[in-house]
Amino acid sequence: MLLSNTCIYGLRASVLLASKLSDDFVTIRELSDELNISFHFLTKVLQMLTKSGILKSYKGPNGGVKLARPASQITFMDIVESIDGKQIIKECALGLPGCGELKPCPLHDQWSALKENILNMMNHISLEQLASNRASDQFNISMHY
Amino acid sequence: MLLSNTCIYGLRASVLLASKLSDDFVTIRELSDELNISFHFLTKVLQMLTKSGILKSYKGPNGGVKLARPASQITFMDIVESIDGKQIIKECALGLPGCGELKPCPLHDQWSALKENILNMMNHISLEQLASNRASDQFNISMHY
DNA sequence: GTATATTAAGATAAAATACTCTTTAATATG
DNA sequence: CATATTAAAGAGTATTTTATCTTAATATAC
Ligand code: FES
Ligand code: FES
Repeated sequence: MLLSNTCIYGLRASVLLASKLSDDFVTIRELSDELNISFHFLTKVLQMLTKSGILKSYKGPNGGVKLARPASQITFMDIVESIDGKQIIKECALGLPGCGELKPCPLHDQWSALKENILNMMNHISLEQLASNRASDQFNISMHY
Repeated sequence: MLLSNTCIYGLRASVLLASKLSDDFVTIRELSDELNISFHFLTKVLQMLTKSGILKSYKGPNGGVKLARPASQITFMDIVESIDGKQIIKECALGLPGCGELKPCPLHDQWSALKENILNMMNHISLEQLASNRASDQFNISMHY
């Protein structure tokens, strides 16, 4: 599994937020219901995104969370980085320290090429694109089947 | 992190075994020393590989473990599968059930292309190749720097 | 100001993963 | 047969990840 559960929840919630039409705050309860994720846990996850400036939050009635920037300006990588950390994709496939810096491992050539592609994908795909994929109605984002 | 620690230990030990010249059994102690992995833990990991038929083991003096088949006939994927399970690379990037079967998630198109490449690499690279990379002496496999 | 809605924060619990220690079984050697 | 060597198996511990529960803080509406 490339991404942690926590990170996946953050991504799913962000895509869902990006696909909302209005600019109102959305309650975490609404997100957790729609995504079928525990409300309390999702709250924790979204707190991370709020702290890292990807989301804005507002307390009280009509409060909730919303994207802090336009969905076109938030990348998949932004979210992965702020939850799973920067090095998730920089690591050696065999878990050795400092991939590529000193002696690379026997898998380095093959793995770093693949990593480059993954990195590239994460850096270039935005929440807007993901949301519009979703909107094409053949795509799913919740666990409701 | 794509692979579990356990799986990484299994891979490192297997590459090391593949790079041994003689066909004698190698003690797990020797492997754990060379790889700088806890002996007891490595024992557990290699038990999995023995059970799944990738390694042969032998108890008693001059005992140890060795590859059950020629290194050219053991793929990276063989080891990943027997430790981390088959579905590690078949999963949806957003953790949804049945990637691609029913409704794919918004990331499916991009992710499944990358997955295909990872799968391909794992299926085609053999322990022999990894061991010969290692033997070229610019490559590392242990944590000793 | 009081009640209500909502996120934030903290404390705890459960589950999964990683690691260690001890005992048992198999084999070899003398 | 007695002893030493080695992997297998089992039990136990530690750490991390995932999840839940409770309380606090902040904002709105009346
Ligand atoms: S050193 Fe192992 S993948 Fe780079
Ligand atoms: S359904 Fe999500 S990656 Fe395939």
